[in-house]
This record gives sequence, structure tokens and C-alpha cells, in this order.
Amino acid sequence: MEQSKRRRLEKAGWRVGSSADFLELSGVEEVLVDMKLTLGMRLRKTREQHNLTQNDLAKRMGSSQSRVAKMEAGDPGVSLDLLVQGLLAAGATRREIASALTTRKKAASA
Amino acid sequence: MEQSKRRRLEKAGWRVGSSADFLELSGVEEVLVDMKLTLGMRLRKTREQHNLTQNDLAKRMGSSQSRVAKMEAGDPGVSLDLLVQGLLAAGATRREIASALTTRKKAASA
DNA sequence: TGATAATATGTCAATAATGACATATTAGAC
DNA sequence: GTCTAATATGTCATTATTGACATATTATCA
Repeated sequence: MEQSKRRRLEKAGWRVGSSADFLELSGVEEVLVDMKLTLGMRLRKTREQHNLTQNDLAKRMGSSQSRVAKMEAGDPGVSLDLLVQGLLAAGATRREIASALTTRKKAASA
Repeated sequence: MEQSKRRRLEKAGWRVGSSADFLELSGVEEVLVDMKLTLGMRLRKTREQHNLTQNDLAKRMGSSQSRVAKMEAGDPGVSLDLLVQGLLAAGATRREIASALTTRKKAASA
């Protein structure tokens, strides 16, 4: 139990022993990775819908073709920032980006 | 007009001259900044709703209180990655994060 | 077949983001 | 007022991300 939560609850008269809350909290890293994969796939889709090559998009962003390829491939060394920049530069709306964030990635099972 | 688009359109029989498309494309950087501010504010809200101090959250994330403060303050040197990690660690759902992304920030006018 | 365009993969020097720390400021209880 | 917890601000060495480049792979067309 965290300091502040304990403090507040105790002040409110609660007896706070051990607790199993925050159960839903696991897997921050995994969610982040999944988000990046999802956004990468969405980037490819958006780019193709707008008939841009990776090189086209790269120039728009002031980046390079190889980096765009890595974004779309879900390369671990690509930041969310870069993905969002890419999506915006490719013509995706803020709403589309948000929507993609919640859309679970289509697993490419072996 | 980009290479690929031109190629496709020409193949389809279009005469592609100059064009003023992609008008909506401006301001990638501004949108990104706005997103970060919005997520920062959402982070504070979420953290408080879960009765966590900045220190609590920092420990959860393996970060430090000062960095959490910077996240919430919209410090320019904070990545989207870190903000999303923070939000997840604070207990926000993926859906909540996406929702916040589209929610225009409440301007704190002087 | 060869030629061309698009994409993928690996590397690396330059840059940006990070956690940690010190310290300042603020807010609330007493 | 003091004391204490929480938050804010500035700095810095370490780490992560970046664009650029070379090169490989994969189409597609003639």
C-alpha cells in the first residue's frame, strides 16, 4: 500500500491491512510494446492509403527511409513520439491515432 | 506531389499538375506538444484519483519524483513513451489514454 | 534474363531523454 | 510561527533514440 493512499484511508477511518489491489496493473511494458506494434501497422496502412513511399514520408518528417521501415516493422528502438509524428505526417488525424491505440493488434501467428 | 502518388494517378489516367492537397498537414510538432500537455494533465488526474504521490508513482515506474513532476508539468524533455508508461503505472486503462489523446487540452489562459 | 523502384536490415556518430540528486517552493497540521 | 509531506526546478552522467548511410532483399515490368 502506498503512503498517500494509506494516509487518506486511515484518515477516513479505514483499517488498511495488506491489500491485493492494483491487480490490473501488470504488464506496462507489454502494453507499451503492443501499442507500438499497433501504431506501426497503422502507419503503414495510412501511408499506403495516401500513396506515399517510405521515402516520401521520411522526407516529410525530416527522417530517412530506413527509419520509416523500422517504425512500420515495430523495431524496439523506435519511440512513440516518432510513431505519432509519422502518423501525423502521413495524414492520420488525432482521432485516428487514438482509435488505433485501443485497437488490439492483429497477431501474426506462425 | 509525391513520387508514388503521381505514379499511381498517372497510371490511372489522371493528369496530375500542381496540387494543394495535404493542406491539413501542418503543425505536426504543435499537435505532438499538445498531446503531451494533455497526457500530462491526465496523468496528474489519474494519479490523484488513485491516491498516489509523485513519489509513489515514481517508484512504481522505476523513476524519480522529479521526473514525474516534469511529466505532469508538460516539460519539453519528456517523451510520449514515458507519459504513457506513467499513465499505465498510475492505473489508467488503454482506453482512457486513447480518450485523453483526443481531448483537447484545457487552456490555462492568463 | 536485366533494370528499376520499394522496402528491409545493420551500423554508427550525434543528439535527446533518463534517473538521480540537491534544493527550492508550497501546503497543511499543529 | 514550526514541522512535515508533497511538489517544483535545475543539473548532470548514463542510456536510448535519432538520421544517415551502405547494402540486402523483394517485387514489377519489359
